[in-house]
Amino acid sequence: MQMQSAEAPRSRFAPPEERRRQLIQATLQVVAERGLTGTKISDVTERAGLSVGAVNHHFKSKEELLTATLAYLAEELQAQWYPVFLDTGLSPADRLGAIVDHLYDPKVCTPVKIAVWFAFFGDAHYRQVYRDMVKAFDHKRTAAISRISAALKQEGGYIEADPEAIAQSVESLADGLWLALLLYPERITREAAREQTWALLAMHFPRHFDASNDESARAQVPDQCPGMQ
Amino acid sequence: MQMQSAEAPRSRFAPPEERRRQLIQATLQVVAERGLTGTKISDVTERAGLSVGAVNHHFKSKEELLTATLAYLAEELQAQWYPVFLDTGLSPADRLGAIVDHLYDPKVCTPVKIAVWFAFFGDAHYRQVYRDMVKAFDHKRTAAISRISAALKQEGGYIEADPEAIAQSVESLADGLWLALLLYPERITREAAREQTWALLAMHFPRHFDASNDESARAQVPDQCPGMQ
Amino acid sequence: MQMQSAEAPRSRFAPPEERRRQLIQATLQVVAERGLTGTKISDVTERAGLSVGAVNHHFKSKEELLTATLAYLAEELQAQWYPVFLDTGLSPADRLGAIVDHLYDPKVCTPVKIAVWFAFFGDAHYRQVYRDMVKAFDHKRTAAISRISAALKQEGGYIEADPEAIAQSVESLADGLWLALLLYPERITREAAREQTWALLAMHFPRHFDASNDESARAQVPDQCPGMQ
Amino acid sequence: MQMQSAEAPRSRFAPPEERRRQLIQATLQVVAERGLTGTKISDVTERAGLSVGAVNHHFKSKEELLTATLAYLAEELQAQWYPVFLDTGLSPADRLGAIVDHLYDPKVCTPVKIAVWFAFFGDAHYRQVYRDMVKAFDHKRTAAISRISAALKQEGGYIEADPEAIAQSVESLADGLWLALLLYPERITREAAREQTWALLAMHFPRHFDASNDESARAQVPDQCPGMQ
DNA sequence: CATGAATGAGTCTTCATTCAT
DNA sequence: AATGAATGAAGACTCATTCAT
Repeated sequence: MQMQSAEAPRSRFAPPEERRRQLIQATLQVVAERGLTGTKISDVTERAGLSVGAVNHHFKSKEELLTATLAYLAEELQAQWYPVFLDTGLSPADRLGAIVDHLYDPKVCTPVKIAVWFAFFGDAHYRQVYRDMVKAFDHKRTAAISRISAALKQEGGYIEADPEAIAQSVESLADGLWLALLLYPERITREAAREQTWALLAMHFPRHFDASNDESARAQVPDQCPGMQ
Repeated sequence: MQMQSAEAPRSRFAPPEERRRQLIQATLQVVAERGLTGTKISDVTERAGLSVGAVNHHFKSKEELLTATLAYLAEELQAQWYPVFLDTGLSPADRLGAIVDHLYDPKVCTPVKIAVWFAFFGDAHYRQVYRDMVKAFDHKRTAAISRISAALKQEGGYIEADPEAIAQSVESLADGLWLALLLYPERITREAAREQTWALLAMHFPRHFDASNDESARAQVPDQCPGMQ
Repeated sequence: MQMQSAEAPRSRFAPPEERRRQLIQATLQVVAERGLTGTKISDVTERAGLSVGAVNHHFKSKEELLTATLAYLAEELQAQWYPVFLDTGLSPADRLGAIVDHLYDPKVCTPVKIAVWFAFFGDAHYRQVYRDMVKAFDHKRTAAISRISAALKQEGGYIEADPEAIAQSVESLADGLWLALLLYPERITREAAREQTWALLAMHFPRHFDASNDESARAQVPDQCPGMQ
Repeated sequence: MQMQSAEAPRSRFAPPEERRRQLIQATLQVVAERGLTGTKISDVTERAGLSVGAVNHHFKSKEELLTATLAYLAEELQAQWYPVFLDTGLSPADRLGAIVDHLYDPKVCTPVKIAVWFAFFGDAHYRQVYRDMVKAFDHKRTAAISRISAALKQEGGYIEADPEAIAQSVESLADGLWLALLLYPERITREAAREQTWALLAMHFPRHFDASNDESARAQVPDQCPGMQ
């Protein structure tokens, strides 16, 4: 009411981007706990330490906040593996292994983020939003895996499987394991999920991936691979 | 006044179970279209050709209707594969193949039902309801697959993989493929998903499952299989 | 469904009056517990062991059931004291004492009935219904007490008080004590309330009513009472 | 669009207490007219010139609004007489007279407020709420009257009555007269009720209270009264 | 007469959005 | 830019009443 100017500069005037970030982070937490349905604007702003007006200030609506949150997740995930794919210094097998590893990176594969992903996938509306959103770089990841698979196959992959199908399998297995991490967190760990995905790679590309799955074995792609089975 | 869905002609005194069934069927449709959030009692009753009061008459609340719907799905799915598991006339490989096939049976693997499953899984509350619900038979399916895998392994399965992990992989791959059917229905068919799951079986148990995946290959299994348990 | 006729004659075909009585009794119980607001038709019929349809069968509506219940209470209460008032064999003082005693008769002065009375008095609508209902024999009781008071006064009552005011006081004190019995049942008993009312009579008519209030003192009144017109 | 009750001009940011007061005042009016049952949130907010959301904004629910209204009445009533009781400048008789007078003060003894009191007393739920609410100061008033009665009795009160019983009688008579004011407003006035209560005091304490009841007689009490406590 | 499934108008409550400060 | 009181549309739930059996 008075002497406001005499106060220390508060975070009250943080840059807009900072506020958006704050709100998205709070949204992730709340959606994970309460689901899309149960998430109220007031829950989010309370968690972010802001006023209810903040959401409509920095986003046009709740819908936009949620869409921005979904975009944040999608971009973060893509940022994880896309650089790897572009890294020409790596062998195809290394790239494939790295992409898979990134799916289980502690940064993106957290209980909260998995919960939010499935919250969006469980909602018909945001499923469509997601489809539209990834239309641009759409299937890049699948294409990347498929491309690499083709390369590896030439170098001696598993029998008949076609690269497309292999990419689909790897991704779907990963999706299914994320769901398992969400539904039964006490019965499977992130690391175990990663290993199961590597096992699939090992079956498809026994010459490039070691079936033992252990961390040290990553990208330890034996070129002397004698053939097994 | 209301368009009496294309159901059997309703009589004023249909048995209670019939009404519940009607409402659950309508709920499946509406939830698939609108999501859990977007599903209004009035949507459901309108679709079922009943009055809004009907839901609170036959279920105590919307929450109970949704829980009953989830239970319906869970029971229907279990009814698909559990008899197969108990069928001692089948070889272990036949059983495993049949269980996988049932996951893609046109009766349970429909766009609507998949959408509803993920609607529930995407909601923190119903995830817990689901956990409590399946606590009893909980891991029956996983255990069943695991048990059969062990039997097959003795008969000459894939190297290092342990039965538990195989079961987990098969199920998670199937879950992930269901999600793919939901997210990208134009890029994968139910049949393709089934074949990919069979391909995983074939990699784990090359002696029992033919990698070619075709229908005719089903149950192409050694008949010397002694019976397991 | 069959052989109904072969059954023993059930109360199913009880006379209408019996059903009405059953329902009114049940209403008293339920209203006392739940209040007018909280009383549902289904509560009443359940308590009466009848079906929900019964109310609309024997009463036109819930409103009518409640009005009938109020009428029942009013008639029952009047039936308590009116005969006494007409009993010419009693002295005025005896009559007055008897009327007061009847207000505390265990038949009418029960926790349930007091609760129901105040439920009706607390409701603007039923207050009016009550006024209309008693319009006929309206102030009979007050008039009776007033009349008797006048007679006693002639015989040597308390100083200035006019009979009307005395009647009003006695009745209001009784009403207030009923309320005390309702609000603070642990702090006052029916008998104590009766004695307090007698104490008021004793103050107004010391020659006719013994201040000691004990039961034996009832009607310990001058027998020279000439008859009071 | 709505007729802004004849209150002070509202500003968008009235202090919260002001809004609560507005709503409670409106509730008193509506409950008096329609009863507890018949009172709709929309009735109250309309009368207060506010939106329907206002109730749930300033009170958590209708239940809380009603409880706050009951608390308002209880506090207002207590505020009437408690200062008198504490006023050591007054003689015991003056205090007793003043307390009784305050029960009939035009501020608290209005048709609306009496109706609301009995609406609450007629409801089983709010009876309990009231009991819990007044548990703290609970019997202060009764105790106060009782205490004063004892003091007066020492100075020469009426025969046998014990102070407790006198206090109970005075209060119950007042309660009963309030009910009479509610049920038969055309047959008794607030002033007449006050006089009848004074008459009771005069019978119990003839030396301190004048039976003539007139206003001028108030506090016509021995000044030799030393002060008690 | 008796039943209780079915109905749907009536209310309470929630909560995204607005906007004066 | 930030706030949060106020709004009111939307929707779940209640329950008196109806009526086919």
